[in-house]
Amino acid sequence: MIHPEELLRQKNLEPELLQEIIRIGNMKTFRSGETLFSKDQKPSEIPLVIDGLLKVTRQDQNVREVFLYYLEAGDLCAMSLTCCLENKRGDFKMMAEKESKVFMIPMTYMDLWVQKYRSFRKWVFAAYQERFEELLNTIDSISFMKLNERLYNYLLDHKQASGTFEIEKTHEQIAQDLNTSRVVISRTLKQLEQQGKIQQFRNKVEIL
Amino acid sequence: MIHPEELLRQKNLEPELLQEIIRIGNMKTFRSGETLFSKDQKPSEIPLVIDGLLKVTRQDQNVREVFLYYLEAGDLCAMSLTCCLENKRGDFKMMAEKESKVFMIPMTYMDLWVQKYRSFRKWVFAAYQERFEELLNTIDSISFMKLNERLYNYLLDHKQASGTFEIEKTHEQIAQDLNTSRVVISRTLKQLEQQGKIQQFRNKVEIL
DNA sequence: ATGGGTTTGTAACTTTTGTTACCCAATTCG
DNA sequence: CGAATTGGGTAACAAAAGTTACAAACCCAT
Repeated sequence: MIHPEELLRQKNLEPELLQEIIRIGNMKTFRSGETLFSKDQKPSEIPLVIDGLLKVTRQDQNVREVFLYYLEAGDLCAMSLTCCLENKRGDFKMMAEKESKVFMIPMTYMDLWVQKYRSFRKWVFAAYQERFEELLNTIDSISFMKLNERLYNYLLDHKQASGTFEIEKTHEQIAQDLNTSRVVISRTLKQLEQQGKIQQFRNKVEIL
Repeated sequence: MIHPEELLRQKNLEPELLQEIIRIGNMKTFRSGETLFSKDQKPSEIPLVIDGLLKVTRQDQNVREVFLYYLEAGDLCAMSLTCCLENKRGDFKMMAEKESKVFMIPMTYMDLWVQKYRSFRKWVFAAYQERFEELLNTIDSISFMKLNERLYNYLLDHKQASGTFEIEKTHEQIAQDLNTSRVVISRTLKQLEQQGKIQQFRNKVEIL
């Protein structure tokens, strides 16, 4: 587990800002599977990920959802930020993919810090940039790629974010993230297995 | 044609900021179809739309593209902003959908204005919020909707942005925006016509 | 070990979307 | 005017993804 001060130190923040963050931030721990925000909530605090992995998905009016991106240690959530600033309800869901430690920062400080600290401005804008890129990647993969490629990308993405080659998910869960059905995922995973790209186990997929 | 000062006045900007924008901004006019940025360019100026309509699309490595959103009068382009700030190449294309007047604002002023003017911060963050929402809508429609619905939405979107019920586009052009083929669009438009939602003409679709 | 829940495999079929090929109508231009 | 270009209609077929239905394998608790 990374110590928050150490993590933040890597961001090259002004010392006062660092102190303020640590003073103000409210450290919370979420267990794997726990939900931070769900659709239609108005977030009033901005999560800053210290350790673990958060998954952000988009939900439609029904039950369907699509995976958008992961937030890792050091990430600010740009979407909560915009939501807060505009005082709008969010249209996304955020949950802990692993056990995660998160600094919750009350909205009130955001505008202040953006104004006051150059490093914070940079950080916030970088967060936007990254999120944009990930949304665009999502759009790319949904609209340009076939399901087999998309699925493989999804697996690689998970590997990248979590740092393991083993993805402990059922076909059903994967199907939800990609907004398709279990049967389709089973079929497509079998293809990938035959191509030697992955190996399957119960509740687990291993990337080769 | 709206006078830029009038448009900007509606934003409730600080008077000094208003003056600065007008002093610094470089007014350019783009004819319908002209390209402002294309993929892999590093934008060094931020466009502020004064009049007209800009279309932003995502392109993949090949020729394919997907429509993302329109920028209308009063809009700042959030994507150019992030690109500039991070000094990255853009992965999107922006072109004038109608004849458009755009204030080009050199990047250098952005950080300054964000720091200095509360109204500008609000404006910038609102721009992000809107763009996020539109990207999410795009994701929704690609991943949750069938093509007929998606096409109809696309038409409504165009109506909304341009203010006319008549969309002067060929089937081929529509197909490009939705990343599909002309034949498919022809087929789907016929369905919509039979359902009484639209009426077709040569080079034109009318929304009923 | 047995029974019930969960996870995965697989077949058969449908729907949706993409592709190819060819036609005709409208428009443009020499 | 007539040829060439562009836009659109349609059929027939192929590929991709979604659906239904059922069986087998596995896991856990009694």
